Amino acid sequence: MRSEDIAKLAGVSRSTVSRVINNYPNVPPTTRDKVLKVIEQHQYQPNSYARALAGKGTNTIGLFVVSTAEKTAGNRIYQNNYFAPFVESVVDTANSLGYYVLIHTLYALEDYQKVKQACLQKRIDGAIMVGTRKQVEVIRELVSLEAPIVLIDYDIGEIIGNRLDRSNVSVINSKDYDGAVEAVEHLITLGHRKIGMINGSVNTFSGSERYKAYESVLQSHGLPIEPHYILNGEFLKQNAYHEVKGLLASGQELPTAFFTANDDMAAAAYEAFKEFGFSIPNDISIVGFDDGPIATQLAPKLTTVQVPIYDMSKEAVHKVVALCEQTVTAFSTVSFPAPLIVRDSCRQL
Amino acid sequence: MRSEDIAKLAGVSRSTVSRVINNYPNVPPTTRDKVLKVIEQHQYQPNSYARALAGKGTNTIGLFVVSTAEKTAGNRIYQNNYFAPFVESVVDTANSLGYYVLIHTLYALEDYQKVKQACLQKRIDGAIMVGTRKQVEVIRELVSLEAPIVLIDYDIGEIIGNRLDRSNVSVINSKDYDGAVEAVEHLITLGHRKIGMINGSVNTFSGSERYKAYESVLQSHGLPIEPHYILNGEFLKQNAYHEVKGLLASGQELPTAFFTANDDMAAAAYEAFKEFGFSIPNDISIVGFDDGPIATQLAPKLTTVQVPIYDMSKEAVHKVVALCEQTVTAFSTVSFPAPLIVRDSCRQL
DNA sequence: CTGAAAGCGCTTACAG
DNA sequence: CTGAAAGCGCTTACAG
Repeated sequence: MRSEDIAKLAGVSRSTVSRVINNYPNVPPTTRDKVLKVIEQHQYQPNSYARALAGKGTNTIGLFVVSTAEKTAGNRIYQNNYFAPFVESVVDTANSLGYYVLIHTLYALEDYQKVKQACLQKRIDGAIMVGTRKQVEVIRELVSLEAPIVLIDYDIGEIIGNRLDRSNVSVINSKDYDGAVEAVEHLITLGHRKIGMINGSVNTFSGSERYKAYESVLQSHGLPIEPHYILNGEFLKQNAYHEVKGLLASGQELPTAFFTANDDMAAAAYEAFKEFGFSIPNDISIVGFDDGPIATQLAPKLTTVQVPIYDMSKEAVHKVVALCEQTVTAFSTVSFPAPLIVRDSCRQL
Repeated sequence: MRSEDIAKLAGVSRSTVSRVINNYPNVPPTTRDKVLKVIEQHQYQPNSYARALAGKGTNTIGLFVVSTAEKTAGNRIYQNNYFAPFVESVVDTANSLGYYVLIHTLYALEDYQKVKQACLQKRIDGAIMVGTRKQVEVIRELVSLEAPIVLIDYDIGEIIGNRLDRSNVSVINSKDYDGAVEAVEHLITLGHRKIGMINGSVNTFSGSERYKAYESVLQSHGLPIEPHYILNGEFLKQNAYHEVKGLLASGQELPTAFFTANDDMAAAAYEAFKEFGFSIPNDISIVGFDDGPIATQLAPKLTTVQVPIYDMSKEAVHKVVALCEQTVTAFSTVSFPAPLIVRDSCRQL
């Protein structure tokens, strides 16, 4: 069923059919109704490709999620609990705005070509990227495509410093630095002096912010930064688990608390410590980051910094759509607060 | 940059450019290389819409995930831990096969129109649907569209009984009945006689299979089915939590074990029982279903039936793609085994 | 208010 | 081996 067929059945021309579909004002109600009826009857839907080709947008945005893990490994992106709410929220918001979403997972550096490809092939009107590593060159290339692109969790300083603050880009972050400061201060307030950290990926914006905050709070309190207190988890559960196990097995002196760069690694730490016979928070205090569903599923419930994923992803969608529809035509950036949620995983010393 | 431009730069016609792009055999290597070089230089990518319009497929499949929850509620689909691995796995598999995936979440009955729309608008070559409720009419309508469609978790009997086993459809399931039988038998072997169930959605295929198996095993062992032992969780954590709390508060006699229709509800049961001062598995044994990441995160680790989500979603993608590319042209169905994974949440009475 | 026609950027018989 | 041309199904000035 093509518009031509509808036109014939309704006794009008394709032009008129197109006009009613696109809600042009210059169609008298009777004509409109006549056409609409035929469309309804035959469940006609205009071919999206033809529309796109003829100049209408595609009404689809791309969602590119950068994996923290290798593709080959069993540990894929879904191991990051932020993946699900993120995707879900982006899809919902986009759908409610009349947009479809094309989703892609990025593992290796060369996968960024996929983003470029999707833009160049005009499959999408704009893109949202989450979890990008510090890779200005890649970003520069993408930005130069002129397609609307919103980056979630990316260093604004780097964007601006490299003159990448073009009118087709937007950056959405959470205030991870502040949240991390609050978390570590909380531990100090509870009397902790020996505070370790299970690190995320420092080549990630949020990862480095979280670490910098940790470092800075310790320093500002005159507390030493013990290298063996800093575990390299790379945001991955397995890594965190093995690192904690390793520390435990080494017999080295332990900190009394750990600030963990995400909830997943906190969960892994729970596991490792429990297997070692430690009880939380009696023998070790733990603070997470993300406040994903797992935070309240853990026993004891995890004290953690809340990243407002829903707000962020919603904002991201609204932003790309605005950019696509030319409602917004300037570089913009938003940073959402990331408050500490105190629960039961830390004790007063 | 259009194929015309490439053609000019390479000193050939659009036809030839198209031939090299589509890997036609009748292009001599020298011509091919010449064209390829220009394409490379200019990072040319053929407009996907024009290609699609001209007869090539769109190379994108639709992934429609039916939510267990209402859209308005805070409890959205991502609360189901199967969402993430599912989406992730479908996306990965599709991508590796050169397909893009359009993702959509379905909340209400009218959202099924979206599936139809996407097909009718030719946005997708085929669709995968997960979590569909028992709704033959909807399925019938979708199937009649002639677009390739693979249903995950749907009653094959219903499909066949309604002559919906058309050549454009395929059904992928896991053997939930067998898995559930194994789970309940395991409890009985451990000496349990008073076995409750936290039910999923019975209007879902897997939900009803899991329940039927429970019922049938109890009956076959001559054990009574106590109505107040059967809690209505609808696959949702909150519901399960409240149901358990309610049972606990009612002061009624408790079963010694619960078979739970998914891991999420098992986690909720853990929470409710723990808050009541119960210890697992000492005071109550619990078996889950899914074997999602949460199963091993819970303490004690959850004994649960494993649903091979990866295998299922991979198979689903391969199937739609085969259907799209006409490699397969007959109704087909696959059921994956769902074995019981024994861990630490059940005790010998 | 409405139709004929050009154009969007490809692919693919067809002819040579 | 290769080009000219028709066609895919729309939209949108343009003319009336």
